[in-house]
This record gives sequence, structure tokens and C-alpha cells, in this order.
Amino acid sequence: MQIQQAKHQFVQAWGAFGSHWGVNKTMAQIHALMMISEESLSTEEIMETLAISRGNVNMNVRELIDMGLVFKVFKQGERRDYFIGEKDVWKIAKQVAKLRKARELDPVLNLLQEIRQMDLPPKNEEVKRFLKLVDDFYKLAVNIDRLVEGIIKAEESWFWDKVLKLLAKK
Amino acid sequence: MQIQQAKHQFVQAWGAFGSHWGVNKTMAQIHALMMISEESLSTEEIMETLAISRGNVNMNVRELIDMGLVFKVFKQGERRDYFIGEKDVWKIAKQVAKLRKARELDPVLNLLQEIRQMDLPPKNEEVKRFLKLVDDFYKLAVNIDRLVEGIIKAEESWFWDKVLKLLAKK
DNA sequence: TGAAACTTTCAGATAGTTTTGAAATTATTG
DNA sequence: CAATAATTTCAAAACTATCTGAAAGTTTCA
Repeated sequence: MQIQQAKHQFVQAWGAFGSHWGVNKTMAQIHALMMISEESLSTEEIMETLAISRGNVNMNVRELIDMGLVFKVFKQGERRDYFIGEKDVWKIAKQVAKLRKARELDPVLNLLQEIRQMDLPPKNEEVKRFLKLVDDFYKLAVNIDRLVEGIIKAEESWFWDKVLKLLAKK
Repeated sequence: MQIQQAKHQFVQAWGAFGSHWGVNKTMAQIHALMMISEESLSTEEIMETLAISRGNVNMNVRELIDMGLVFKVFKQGERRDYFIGEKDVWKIAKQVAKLRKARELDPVLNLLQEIRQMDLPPKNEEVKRFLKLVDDFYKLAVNIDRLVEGIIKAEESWFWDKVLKLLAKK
């Protein structure tokens, strides 16, 4: 197997995974390409490598920049923009955790909190059961929130060391 | 606010969240409805409550059953099928974690493992850097895998007690 | 300043997903 | 067995997301 084939496979697979992660295929492919490219890349180079349009590259690169996973690079004496991908896997993971928390968890916390604070008479069995479910979900969501916050703030080796030791102990 | 309104809001919001979780709106709505319904529901009742077609209910309920979040119930003297939702939030969470791990994490582990085992000559800087990235991702994925496995197996109170205490200590 | 180089936008095209609803199938009852 | 009730299937329609490519906008430089 040659390195170029291996990289190609990585990029293609990452694109396919994207669909299961709520990320569009092209964005996942661009991100994969940026992670494995030591050098910064121009729009043209991304277009060619992935066989996609200029508009598509522009849109997705911009979003990756907004996500903090890709950065603009200015090259001395060059007119066009170049982009470089974050290479630190732990930083990438924390960033993704942060973004997914904001998209997937925070809105749920808000909804549950809102319902908990409703005044719902009469206090019959139906109401009690509903509020119990909402409350259970809320407590779970708060715990997950704290765990994710912990991960985002943690130092990698410390975190895994402690957590995996803890889970093993059981 | 009345209980029926509150339940309606819960179902609608859950449906909207679905889109951000890689779950289609209808399935998320049906699941929400099943979680908050004490009684088992028939296809007809779900159709009416959510204003959706028979085929849609059938498909999504079947999938929820496959996911282990909803169960078929046979009613004495009744010809039609009834369905009841799992109500235990921790069980639901573990089930979802299991499903998402299978969909989102396991394929990545396989890819990374596969690439790690490739023979990629020559061992130049480019190859080394690529394999380093793959290796970093692999180690991270293995750690996440262990964490998720730990969660799936853990007893709820024990798990949160320990983990949150750990994160607080830092 | 103005022409070239490059980036951004966005309307329409394409591709992908979800839903419907009627027909086919299966199960139950008298 | 035949009638009835319910479930399942699936092709077509509706809807949604994504991508293209040309036009508009911006920046650079002589």
C-alpha cells in the first residue's frame, strides 16, 4: 500500500463517517484532508484533490474556520488564501465536544428546565409522572453536561488516566 | 399551563431536536410520545396524535422496537397491536449510547486499526506524520470506547458519583 | 485608477431523505 | 373457508440538504 492511497482512503472514509456524525460529507472530507496535509492548502488545491466546486470549498472551509478546526494562513508574496488544519487530536476532540454539546445538549437542558419551572395543576398522577420523567432527564442532562465540561477543560493524560482507572476499579 | 400543552410542547421540541441528533423528526416525536404515555398506544392513536400516516408510524415504531426503546404489547381480547415506551431514563440513555457507539465510533476504530496495520514504505517524514495522526486518533477512539463501555455497564448513581467527584477534584 | 487575481454569494440544479397512501400481505374470527 | 381487521410494503410525491457555477464583490498591484 502506498501512502497516497492510504491518505485517499482516510479522506474518503472520513467523508462517509461524516454522514453518521451530522456533518456533511464534503466538510468531513475537507477536514480529513486538512488534518493529514502538513502544508497549507489553497482553495484550488482542495477543489482539485476532492473534485468539488469552488463555492463548495469556500462554504465548507469557512464553516471549519468558524468551528476552530482550520485556520487561514497568509503566505508571503502570495495573493491567494491558504488554509491549514489543526493537527492536535486532543484539541480537535475537545473542540468537537464543545460544538456538539452546544448543538445537541444545551437546547435539551433549556427545554427541560423550562418545563420543570412550569406551574402544572392539578398535581394528579399524570402530572407527577410527567414531571418525574422531565426531572430524570434533566438530572441526566446536567450530569452529561458536567462530564463534557470536565473533558473540555481537562488535560488529556490526566483525564484518561483517572477515568479509565476509575472504570476498571468497579 | 395545562398538562396537555406541556406534553405537546415536549413532543414537538423532541422532534425538532431529532434533526440535530441524526434521528428523523417523526421517530423522535413518536419516541417522546411513548416516553410520556403511561398507557400503551395503538398505531391509530399515534397517527392521530401526531397527524402522520400509517406507513410512517409503522416504519418508525418498528425501528424504535429494533432499537430497544419501545416494546410491543398484546392486549387481551384486542386484535390490534399496542406499543409501550421504555420509561427508565438511565436505560434509555445507555441504549442510545450503545447504538451511537456502534454507528459513530466502531467504524472509525476499524478504519484506524486497518490503516495502522498497513505496511507503508518508505518510512519518510510524510509517512511517519500520517501514521502518527492515525495513531493519535486510534488511541483517543479506544479511550472513548472504554469510557462508553464503562457507562453502558455502570450503575447510574455509582457512575455519576465517582466521575463527578473525580472531575471536581482537579 | 483600472485590470487582473482572487473570494464570496446565491439562484437554480441535483441528490438524498422522509412521508404518504393505496395495494399486497398476514392474522383473526365466525 | 371466507370475511374482516390489521399490518406491512413500496413506488411515487413532497420535502430537505447539498452542490454547482456564473455573477458580483473585493483586494492587490502596476
